[in-house]
Amino acid sequence: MSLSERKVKILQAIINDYIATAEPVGSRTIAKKYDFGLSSATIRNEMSDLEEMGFIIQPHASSGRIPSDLGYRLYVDSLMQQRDLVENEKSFLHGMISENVNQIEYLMEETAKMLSAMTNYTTIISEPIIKSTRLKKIHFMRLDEKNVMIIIAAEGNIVKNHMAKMDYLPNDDELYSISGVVNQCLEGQIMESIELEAIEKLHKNLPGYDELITATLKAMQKTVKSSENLQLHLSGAKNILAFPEFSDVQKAKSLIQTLEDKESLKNLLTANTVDGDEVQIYIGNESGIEEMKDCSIITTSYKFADNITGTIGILGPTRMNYSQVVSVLNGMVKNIEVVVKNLNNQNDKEKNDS
Amino acid sequence: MSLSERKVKILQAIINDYIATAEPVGSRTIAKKYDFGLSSATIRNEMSDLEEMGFIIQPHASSGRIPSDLGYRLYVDSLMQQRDLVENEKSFLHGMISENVNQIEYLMEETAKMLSAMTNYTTIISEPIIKSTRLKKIHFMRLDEKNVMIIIAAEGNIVKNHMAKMDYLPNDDELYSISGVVNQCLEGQIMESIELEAIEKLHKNLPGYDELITATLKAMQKTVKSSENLQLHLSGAKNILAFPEFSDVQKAKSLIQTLEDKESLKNLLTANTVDGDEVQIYIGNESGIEEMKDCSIITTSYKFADNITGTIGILGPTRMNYSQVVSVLNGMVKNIEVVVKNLNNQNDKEKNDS
DNA sequence: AATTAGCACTCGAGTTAAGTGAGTGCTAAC
DNA sequence: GTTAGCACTCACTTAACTCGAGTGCTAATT
Repeated sequence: MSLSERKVKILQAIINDYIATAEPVGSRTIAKKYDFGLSSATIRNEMSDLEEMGFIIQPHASSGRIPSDLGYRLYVDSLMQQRDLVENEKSFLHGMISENVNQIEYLMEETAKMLSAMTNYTTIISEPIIKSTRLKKIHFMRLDEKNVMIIIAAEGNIVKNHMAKMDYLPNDDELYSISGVVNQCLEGQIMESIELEAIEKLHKNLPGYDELITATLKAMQKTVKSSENLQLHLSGAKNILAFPEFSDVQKAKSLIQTLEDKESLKNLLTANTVDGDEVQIYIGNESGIEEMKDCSIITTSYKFADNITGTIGILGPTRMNYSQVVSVLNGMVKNIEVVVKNLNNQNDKEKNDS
Repeated sequence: MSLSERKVKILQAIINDYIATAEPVGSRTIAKKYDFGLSSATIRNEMSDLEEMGFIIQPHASSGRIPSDLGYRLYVDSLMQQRDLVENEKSFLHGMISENVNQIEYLMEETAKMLSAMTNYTTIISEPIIKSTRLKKIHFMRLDEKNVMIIIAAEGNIVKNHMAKMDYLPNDDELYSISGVVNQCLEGQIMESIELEAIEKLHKNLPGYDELITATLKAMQKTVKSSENLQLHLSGAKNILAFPEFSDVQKAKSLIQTLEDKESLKNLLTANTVDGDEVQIYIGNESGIEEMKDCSIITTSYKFADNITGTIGILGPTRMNYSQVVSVLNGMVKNIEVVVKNLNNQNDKEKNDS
């Protein structure tokens, strides 16, 4: 059986209607609402075919049809038309740029909130992962006789602190000159794989400071590790509960549990980053997470700097408004890049303000 | 009508039973389960009195009674017996110390998870608030021609970073000597209220660096501000949904919403810190949050260092196991203090390990 | 005077049965 | 190939009914 143009149109009508109403849609509804010039009986026959082909499903014998995962898949792959941002959304997004978000966590938190507000779905953002990025600078800050804070700046101006305890800690001036040597030896090294040569050089140039050197190398590793152990920002969990598909308490509970658990979400989000900057759509079971079989998640990655990227995901019921989410998501990614640029080069703007 | 000893015993029995079963408890149940040597009719009379006094409530005319907020209040204030940690809980808590949690956020996250696991309720932890604490040390880390990271260490070895953009930025060596002057002028100043005198001294000793000085002072303020804008760690939201009192979707949804909103929770948690280190219990409506009228929350504050404290809250249904939570919470607070001590003075231990 | 047994009564929860209506599949006619 | 017509299905709603846990009251008992 071939997928005639008429069938495709009917399928699209079914999906549109179901996205809007969340009710199984029947042949009569289609015949009346959409102007195909066909009777309900004909539509019925076509729907029967579409069901046989697996694009739609009948929840029970005497009800209308709902799209299957496969139906949605066809929809997002070839039926869905690109949709521009409406004025409302544009101004929403624009409003964000002006706010001075000067810490990554805040930026993430705000972005998540904004996306939930715009889409009415649930937003999940992973903080940027540092990968194969190079060391820019190290400082040592002496806190007391034993404790030193090792401050590590990576490319992209990502800065992380690590506390370390030493048996013996040099004074401030000495630490400063040590940091000079360390920087000279390690600058430009890839964080997670420091060349042996560099380490040897370090030991040679700083005899007697083995303890500090070890702590420093460990801190560099931890910087990468801790970003792998990535933080998720969740926002708008309540939104998804508002959809009728989750009025069943049991379902709602297990979904909340899955969201809270974070482990499986992480995998899903990080799977994306490999595939470049395209939007990824996981429909229903495609996510591979049992509890999310009635949900779809649309993900995309954003770039903070070279080798420093994170992922944004928007989670909704399978009948979510794919085209809206895709366009909002694309808009937001552009937006983040603008904000980051501003963050690193803000003085032009500040001059104009004053 | 006076609260005879017998009435108190019956009330206690009602509360115990209701905590265990979540079902309204009737006179016959009490007569059979507890050995008062009284018939159900007598208990019935007493229960009628207790209801009149406001300690118990009849959800509907022909059902058993459930404790009112007032009943729980009496219970926690005078009936509840202190309960020691059981072996299980002790080992649970002890397991935490050995894990090397070397960042505040992780410690909070882990603590929250652990408390949820131990109690089966929902845990809310606020990160420590820095208040009236003094500056310990400032570093400047030059990132490029325009960007500098201002690194601020407060007492208690809390360290925060702030990025700033300058029109002109001195080189590393110059920045180092500037930081020496800044430290000399500002060390020991209370973060949120720097003496004018100190600021003047700063300007006098560092002529021509007004831009950097302004940025530094701003960063100090932000350090305090950002901790006021406190982060909440939530864990075990799913737990509370598991209780039958939240099998109503509507209730569950609005509670999740309240938890996610965080604003009202913040107020509740911070209200506590004023009252010293006692455990606070808010029963039902006492929290002042409409959506939490069927919940109780038990809070206590923990100490990170002088003037650096945070709050832990455990949220459950009003019929939660108050005595368990109180003892677990107390144990955990002690535990955190041990971990923090270890964190600041760990080398003894590490020596033993190696 | 306090306690208890007995009994009528209440009311939520669960069960059953009938009715409703949206929707289908099939067949015969167009 | 399309459509009208019709029997059939099945979730959902409503109402009536039953069940039982629990109460409140009264009269008898201790």
